[in-house]
Amino acid sequence: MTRTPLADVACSIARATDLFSDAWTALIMRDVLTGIGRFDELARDLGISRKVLTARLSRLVEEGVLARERYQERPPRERYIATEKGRELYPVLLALMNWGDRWYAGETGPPARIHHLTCDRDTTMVAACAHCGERLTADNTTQLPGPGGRTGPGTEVIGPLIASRAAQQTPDANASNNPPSGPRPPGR
Amino acid sequence: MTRTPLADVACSIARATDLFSDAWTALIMRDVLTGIGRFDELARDLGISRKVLTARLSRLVEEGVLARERYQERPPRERYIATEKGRELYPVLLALMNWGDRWYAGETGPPARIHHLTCDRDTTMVAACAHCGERLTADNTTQLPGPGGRTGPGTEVIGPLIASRAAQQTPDANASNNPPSGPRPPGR
DNA sequence: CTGATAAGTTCCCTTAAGGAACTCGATGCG
DNA sequence: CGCATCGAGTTCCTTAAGGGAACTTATCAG
Repeated sequence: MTRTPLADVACSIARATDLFSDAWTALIMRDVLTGIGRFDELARDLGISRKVLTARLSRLVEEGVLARERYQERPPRERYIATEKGRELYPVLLALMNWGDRWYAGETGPPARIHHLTCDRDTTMVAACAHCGERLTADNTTQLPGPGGRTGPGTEVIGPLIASRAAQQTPDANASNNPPSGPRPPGR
Repeated sequence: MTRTPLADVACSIARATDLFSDAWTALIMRDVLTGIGRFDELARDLGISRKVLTARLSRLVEEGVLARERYQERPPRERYIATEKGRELYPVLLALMNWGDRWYAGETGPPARIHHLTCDRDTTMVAACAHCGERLTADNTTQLPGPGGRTGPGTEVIGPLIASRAAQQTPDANASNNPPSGPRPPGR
């Protein structure tokens, strides 16, 4: 099938989906972050083909999203746990869950709820601005080129488009307000 | 290939990924929400097979995520625009983008940045608790069963697991704090 | 010794993704 | 008037990824 590789596209969504967009990958992460880490449990919970599960788990370990850990020596037993990189996928899952709850829960209501231990309430995720805390929506934000942007496969049209937006801003409007991002690990 | 259908699983992540987990679907939504709506533009920007693009767009229109709109009569020309349901996928894209920025941006930095028009700053998304505004992480939250929860394919193991957690809470700990969710549209 | 459990592998078959060419209606242009 | 062009798909062929089910290997319980 030679699926188009997306890891090299100059777009973080493309890079993230290249690994993550697989339906199984999302559900595997859901399970692992919820505490289901054994191969057989995952296979049984998801009803996934064992062959595909093997492939997904290998990929996730290669990418450093999961780690394979021996949790018992005799008999030797392994389990998969999320690394920091894996745990940071949680907002993606929360965002997906929220959307699914809102548009597909139907009459019976959502299948699960999230309990925030810190404030001891059932809650939902809000996409908040890291600066002002207000809600971020497609309407109150715009996309501008970043330092790693370029035009190429996957950004053939969108690259020039957002570049033209930047040109319409006052020249150094953003000279001194970089986005607050955590320490960035070395990319691959 | 008979891909396992995930729409019927009692899990909002499964339901959401069933539609959304396709890599192309995410990138199509990125483009449409950024203002790229024409068939040829999408095909060219993404480098996607036109056949697959047709299939994805049809699916997205069927699901009510996109709408096909005639933007010019003579000659007749159509374009795709996001519905409310589609615009609400934005947090999912932001979460994916964030994660991709953090783990795959490398030396050159992220390919794009998000400008928050309301506070006029470049920003990133934070997954915030709808109640207290604090950051939600895999570590400070727990999953509990919701009204629509059940054990079945896709939740064979995880269903009973989170149900057992609920049993360990004080009986009516959450009797009066339902999650704040917007008006829920009728499911399908 | 038999059976069960965990964690994968192997094999075959179907189907979806890629790629490239082709269609079809409506202009635009010389 | 005739030809090229553009937008928006459709068709055809090949390849490879997913599903299903059986098989393997290692370890322990009874």
